[in-house]
Amino acid sequence: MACIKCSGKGDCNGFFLPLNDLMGVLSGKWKMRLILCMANEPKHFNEIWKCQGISPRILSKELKELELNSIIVRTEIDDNLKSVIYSLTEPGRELVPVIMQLQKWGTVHRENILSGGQR
Amino acid sequence: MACIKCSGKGDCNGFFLPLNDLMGVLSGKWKMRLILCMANEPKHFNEIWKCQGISPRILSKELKELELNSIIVRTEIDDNLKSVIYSLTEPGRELVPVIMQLQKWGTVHRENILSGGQR
DNA sequence: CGGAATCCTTGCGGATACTG
DNA sequence: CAGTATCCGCAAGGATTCCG
Repeated sequence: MACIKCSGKGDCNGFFLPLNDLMGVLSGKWKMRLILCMANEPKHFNEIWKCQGISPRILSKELKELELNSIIVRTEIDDNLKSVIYSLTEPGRELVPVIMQLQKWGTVHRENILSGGQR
Repeated sequence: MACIKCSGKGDCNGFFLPLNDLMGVLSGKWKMRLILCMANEPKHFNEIWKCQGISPRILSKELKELELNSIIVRTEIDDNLKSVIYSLTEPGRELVPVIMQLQKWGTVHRENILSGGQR
């Protein structure tokens, strides 16, 4: 609990490093959505794409980043017609309940809260 | 559980709206850190500033946004010398355990995972 | 179907200096 | 101490077109 109690020597950075990492993994506008989207079942590229209103370039990029960080796995289904499936890894699956808690926070607080806010 | 099961009509957006809201609240590089930083006790502007390596302009902006969304409260302490204290609201406090779970995920998975990644 | 290539914009985040 | 004022660069995100 380093920095939570720190009164400011400027060196509580180590405490936040894991959080930084996590934020790197979940960076961008779509990653959490994508993870939730695959929570129950693997999905095809096109399935995700149609569902989310995301441009193919971005979707491709985000998926690749998630794959690099071992959150998802890309599997080519080889039956003449080109087909790819994305599914969560174990670390990815562990992220699901947390993200759903965040989402739940949104459902509980947002209407009351944003009333005084932007967007 | 709309979109988790959706196979792509393009209309699972409503399901993600609370998550969007949450992401708005926590947007930016520093908000989660700031929330954790105030988790145990209220903090002065300068306390946070010295501790985090953030520029005063950004810190001011982020704090203002958090305040707008009722995550924190700004209190002026009026005793001749100018002093301000930031503390979490109830909705803000509810965010703490979730953020700490995210951080925990980071501590558990990051070393093994980023080894194949960037940054 | 599952992307890659190209181009373009905006706004976020940072550095620095100044102020009541 | 607790901020504002300016200025700036870069990269994230998007639109669109093309490809095997």
